[in-house]
Amino acid sequence: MTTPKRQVELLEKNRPRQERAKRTYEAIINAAAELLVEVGVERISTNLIAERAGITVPALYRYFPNKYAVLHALGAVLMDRQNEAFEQWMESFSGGTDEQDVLADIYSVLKLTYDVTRDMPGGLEVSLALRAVEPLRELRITSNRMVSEQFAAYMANATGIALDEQLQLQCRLGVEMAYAVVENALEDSALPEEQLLREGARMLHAYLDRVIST
Amino acid sequence: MTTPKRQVELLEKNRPRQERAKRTYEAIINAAAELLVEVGVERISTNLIAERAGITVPALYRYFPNKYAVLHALGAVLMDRQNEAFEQWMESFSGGTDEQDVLADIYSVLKLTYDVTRDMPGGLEVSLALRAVEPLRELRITSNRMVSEQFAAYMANATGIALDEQLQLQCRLGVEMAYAVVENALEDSALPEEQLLREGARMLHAYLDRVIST
DNA sequence: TGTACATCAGTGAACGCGCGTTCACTGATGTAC
DNA sequence: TGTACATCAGTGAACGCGCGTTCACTGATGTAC
Repeated sequence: MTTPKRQVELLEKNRPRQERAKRTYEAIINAAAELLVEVGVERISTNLIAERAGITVPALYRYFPNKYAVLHALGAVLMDRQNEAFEQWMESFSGGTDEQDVLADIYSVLKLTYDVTRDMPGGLEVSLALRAVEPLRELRITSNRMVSEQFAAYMANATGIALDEQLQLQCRLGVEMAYAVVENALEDSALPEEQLLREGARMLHAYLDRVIST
Repeated sequence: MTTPKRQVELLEKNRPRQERAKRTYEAIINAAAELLVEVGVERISTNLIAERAGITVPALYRYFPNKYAVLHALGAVLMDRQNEAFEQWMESFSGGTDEQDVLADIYSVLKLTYDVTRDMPGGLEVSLALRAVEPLRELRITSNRMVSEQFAAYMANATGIALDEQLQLQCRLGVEMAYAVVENALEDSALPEEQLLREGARMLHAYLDRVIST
């Protein structure tokens, strides 16, 4: 009963080889990020992107087959940065049993992800587009799956809990909710973001406690 | 430093008065929901919607000034159903102090919201569009603000906690995360949705406990 | 109960515009000698 | 160290198409009498 999904080519065509080409490639990605903020995912087009990047349209087509591929590449940049931040965090995860330390650790990964997303041009808009645009969804889901598997493995190792499907699911939920908190803090600028992240950390911490003590 | 936002008219023009007109209006909303699933928010257009609804384009323009207004109306339908489900749930909220009862209650509101969203054509896609399409964002935020204020008032009343900004924020986070869990369960069909909702309920329950006991 | 007619609902045709995409081409880069 | 030239990078022009939007118009509805 799955809807027959429109197949969209997301693979990039020629990779940039020369210096000039790399600058062009970067300009395309940056232009796409800017336009995602300015005109939105419903209005962005290869024409607009090329114009903003200061190149002609066929130059864009040299590297990308269509606008989805551009957004895909842009999304990959964000995912990479977020994942890198997460991996860095996991390495330095205190692993201590002190309640306050764990809470602070969780807060810091939220804050880190928040900063990374906020500081990348169009970070929020890219995040949302990765959810709302079907051909891009897979990228996000795959990435989150990977991250949560890593996290589950770590948790199993650190606590001695069995690395079963339940733990996988719980860690996946934790990761998804972490991103949800971050997106939420960015979505409504009327909200006090620091406090929201702090409360988000409390929620995840409270959950983690239950997961461990079951 | 806020980006100068494109102003889009979202108000409907003529309201349908006659019977025939009401059917047309409904057909437009339904067509938009179908197309949101089939072609996505980046591809949907007034032309496509009119064609699918079995009317000509000017007939659509009789009721809506542009496609955002159609999506806005569609979004309002979803928000209304979700809010109604939530209000219904709050009335029957046991309010008991028994741990298991509260957990079951939280699960049931997640399940209720999940069902409502899944059963509405394009429910997930509408939810995501309300986040990703800037002119529609306000609808979602306003709705969630309202719901969480209601919830905060209820909580203050039921527990004796002061109805201050902190509680408001905590309830807001709770509501946002509840929707995030529901969307997550719908987003990745590979996930076991029942179990995910159950874990989501546990997370919210664990958080609620901490909020109350502080 | 019948019907005239004011109002409401929907159409057909037309518009200019930006979209995605491709082509044969020119110009730039960098390296082999 | 200089340069010829193969390859890479980007352009200008063109295309057909679907987009949003408006117009003067015809047809349908329902109610006042």
